[in-house]
Amino acid sequence: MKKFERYPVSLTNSLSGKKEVFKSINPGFIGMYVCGPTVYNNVHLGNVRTFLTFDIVSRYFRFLDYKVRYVRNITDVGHLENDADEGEDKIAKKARLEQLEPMEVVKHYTEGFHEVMRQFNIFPPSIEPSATGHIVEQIEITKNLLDKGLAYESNGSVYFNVRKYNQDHHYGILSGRNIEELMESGRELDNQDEKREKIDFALWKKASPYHIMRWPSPWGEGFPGWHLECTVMSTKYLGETFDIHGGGMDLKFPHHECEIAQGTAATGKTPVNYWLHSNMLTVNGQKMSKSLGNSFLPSELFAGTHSLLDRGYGPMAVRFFMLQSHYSSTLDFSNEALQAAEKGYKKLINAVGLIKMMDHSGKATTNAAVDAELSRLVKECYRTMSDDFNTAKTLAVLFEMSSRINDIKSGAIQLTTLSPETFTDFKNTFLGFVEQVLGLKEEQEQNDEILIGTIGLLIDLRKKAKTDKNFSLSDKIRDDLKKLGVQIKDGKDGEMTYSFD
RNA sequence: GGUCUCGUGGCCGAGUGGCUAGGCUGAGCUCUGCAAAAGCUCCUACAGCGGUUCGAAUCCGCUCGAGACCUCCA
Repeated sequence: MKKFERYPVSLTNSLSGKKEVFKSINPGFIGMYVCGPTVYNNVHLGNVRTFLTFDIVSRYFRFLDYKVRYVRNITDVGHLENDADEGEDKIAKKARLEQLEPMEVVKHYTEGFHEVMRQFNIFPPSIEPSATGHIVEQIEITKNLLDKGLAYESNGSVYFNVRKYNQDHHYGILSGRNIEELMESGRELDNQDEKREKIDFALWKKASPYHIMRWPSPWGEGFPGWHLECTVMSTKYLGETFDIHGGGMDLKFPHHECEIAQGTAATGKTPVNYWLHSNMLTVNGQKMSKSLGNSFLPSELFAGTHSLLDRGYGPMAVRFFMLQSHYSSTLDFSNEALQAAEKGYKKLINAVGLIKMMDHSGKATTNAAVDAELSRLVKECYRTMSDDFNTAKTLAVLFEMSSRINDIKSGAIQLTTLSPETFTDFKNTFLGFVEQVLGLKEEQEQNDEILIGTIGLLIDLRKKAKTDKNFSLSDKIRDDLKKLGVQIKDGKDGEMTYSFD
């Protein structure tokens, strides 16, 4: 029996607004698409939260023995700046401002994005396609929609006819909007607008003479519209109907709504079975966003250079911080919360170090109550994660487990009272959930032989000093090392361990 | 204005009809030469008002407050 059969996953499907039991199209396989970053600027912490959410999702599915194909795109063209720019896209605008080739901008920020993902221990997706690599497919789907009469050409641009689509389908199925209200609210059409209705959206945009990112098409030189790339790349790599589509809440409308419309119109099939949306990271209760000017760059966070921060925090502490809340809730970002998270993270990771050094001798006089309790905790990890990827609850269980690990270390629980099977299961589950599922690891792995040797030597000297009751020397070694960021921990029987702050 | 979400103890944050979330902070104790680490104990909350129910933080209604989307945004 596969793990995913034993611990079926429930998730909140934005399409129904309800928690549903997840069932993949092909048993044992999952296709997941997530809207990636627009690489015209540095990613900020809010962006990181979303990618972290889906990192957890893919990690957990894999942990449950699913084979996951995770596609996350790079948007390197196509998101329109605004209408005042006559449809100039973000990459092109940035390129002109910096006197760079568009692809130079793209390359630069893509590298930066990847670096940030590495720092947060967020796994790369299986496929990371880029919009510019799929221009041909985007033109094809536009032709397809024109042939079906669900799109129209206007002055070298092509728009999706929302009203027409809505005759046979439901535009607004995801965001709960109705088309009539959308027609009434919002911006008016101005007379030089090419759209027939203001809710229509661009599939292909004609390039103005100064627009530097452009491709030939049946409608003249231009570039693809806002939402098309995701439809094209998701269906190309995952099929016309696939399991999961993820992204930030703020993409729900119009982006994902348009994807559903385009995809459904083009293939006649429902593109996605489960939509997952992660909520926003907030600062003082307000959404962290570039346009509001309250965004934090990961580098500012690590270095502690942001004005709202007292000091820097490591990426793993931040990762832990984000995992303490559920992905569907907003999470408020503050100095105090970060400090608390850092301490909690250290406590947890300390237990990881401890249990790694523990082994069961194989001999046991089992205490049924203790044994059952540890088995319960093992199951609880799966149960909480399978309940809509509840990382907050899972962390609570892992903290209970770490208490038990400390009990074993202090002797409050004797390893011999546990059956070897229970202990092995407990150890593997604890380590598996902390490291593989939640992706938490020691902040910096110390592989420096000289450093480790030196600390070992100092510990030996301190032990000697203590045996000689030379406490001033033993305290000096401990305190001076502490100042350097090495924490000595005295155990029973004069044993000493250490950790890096 | 329209649509929607949320309001939990000193702080951060799960939960969602009856049973201790958890982390951080604070206080006390155990261990220790002293600390640190670890353990134990204590601090019992669900915006307000009304309703449903044997029973509600959890369901319903209203009020107040905060936020998101409706324009690019993870």
